[in-house]
Amino acid sequence: MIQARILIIDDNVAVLKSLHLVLKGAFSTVVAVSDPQLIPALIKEENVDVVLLDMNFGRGKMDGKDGLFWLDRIKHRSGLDCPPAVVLITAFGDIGLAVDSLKQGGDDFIQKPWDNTELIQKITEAAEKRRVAFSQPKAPAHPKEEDRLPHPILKEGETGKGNTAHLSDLEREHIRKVLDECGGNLTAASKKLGISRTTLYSKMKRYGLIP
Amino acid sequence: MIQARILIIDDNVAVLKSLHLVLKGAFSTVVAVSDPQLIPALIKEENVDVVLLDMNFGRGKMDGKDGLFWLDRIKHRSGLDCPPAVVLITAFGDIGLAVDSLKQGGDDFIQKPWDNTELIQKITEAAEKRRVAFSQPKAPAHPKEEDRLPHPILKEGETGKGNTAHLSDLEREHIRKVLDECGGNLTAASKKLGISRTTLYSKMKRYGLIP
DNA sequence: CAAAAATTGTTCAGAAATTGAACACTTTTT
DNA sequence: AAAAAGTGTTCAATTTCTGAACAATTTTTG
Repeated sequence: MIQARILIIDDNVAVLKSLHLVLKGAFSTVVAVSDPQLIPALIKEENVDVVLLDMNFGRGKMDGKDGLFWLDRIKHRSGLDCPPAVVLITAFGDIGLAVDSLKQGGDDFIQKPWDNTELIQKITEAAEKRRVAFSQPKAPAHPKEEDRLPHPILKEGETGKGNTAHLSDLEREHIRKVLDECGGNLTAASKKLGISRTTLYSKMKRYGLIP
Repeated sequence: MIQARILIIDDNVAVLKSLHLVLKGAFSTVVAVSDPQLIPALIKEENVDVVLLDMNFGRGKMDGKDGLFWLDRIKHRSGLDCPPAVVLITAFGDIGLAVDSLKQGGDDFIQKPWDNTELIQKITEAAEKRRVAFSQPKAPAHPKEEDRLPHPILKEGETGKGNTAHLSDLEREHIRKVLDECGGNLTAASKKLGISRTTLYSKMKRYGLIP
């Protein structure tokens, strides 16, 4: 059991629960919250070592802006002398997003579906890094106040869908990204994607990407 | 013309020339070398601002170890007080490689095929970052608004126009990754990918992934 | 503003890819 | 050593991809 205080932020309750289950077996204090708005208060009051932060919150937006926003809040606008380490987690392999995250102060980056061993290792490293950076002695004395997992709307039937790395998922995400890059220009996007415009169109229909 | 000394390292001469052609139009000094062994001597003698470093040297190896090796040489074992900024460049979106690169001191990460505007911008940023970090006298003089460092957050319409990977490239890379994860087990890999084993097999043939 | 150029939404038929099933082997587990 | 799982391959039905075409927008440009 590693002495560290972890805060998990993910609006998908199934994923949140899954992450919590994994981490509470490895770290002394693990708090899981689905509402990122609570981040500032929590890190101010709980001396969090590591925040595990999902990059994509609701509304179907998958561009990671939310994650970068909250990363900035934690790292640069928290008012803390020792802001927590932040490990970001996201569903699809957007390399630009990963690079931007780290350049803006993120400490590590994990993709779904995650490997539990790797997850624990990366969070441990992040906690250690923070301790070294701020020369903290050892575990913060705070008594255990653990398992404050608020189960707002927990549906057992919902399995963690985030663990799918199907080719079609990758395809859909990439198409969505390229469409965005092209400002919605199908002709340009199809060229970038290396497929015909007709095919792009039918894929968009299939994936529900028609605006 | 931006005052900065750029060193390009790429063993693919065609790519090297292409990069050189693009950058020499934007930076005052651009040196292109195909042999990474020359890196230590060059950065010692030439006061290089930015090294643009390919991650994959020869031998068909695509794991980026060479890039990380030379990154370490430049950043931690050069004996310089002010090591150059390092921008890494690689063929396909291995997010783990990108993350490792930045965690080990890389300043930015670019994928092929690159977008020239983005390339120049990122190298400019890296040069700027190095100047700021080491308080060098040479004031960069900011010729244009476009060359300024972007605001950390909320750079709205700017993020990555260069992520132009064809769908088939993405597919091939993902298949390769999943195959690796599955230890070469086609049946398992096909399930993870969400395609039939037959299809996976034919794709492997098409992409030259048959071991 | 209006002409020119580009893009869109759609259809069509041929080419190409995907699929599950089947089968004889080979490899791995138990 | 038997049982289970995986491999390489083929086959025919189904689905998807493709370039071409075309009228109706929308965007660019002079």
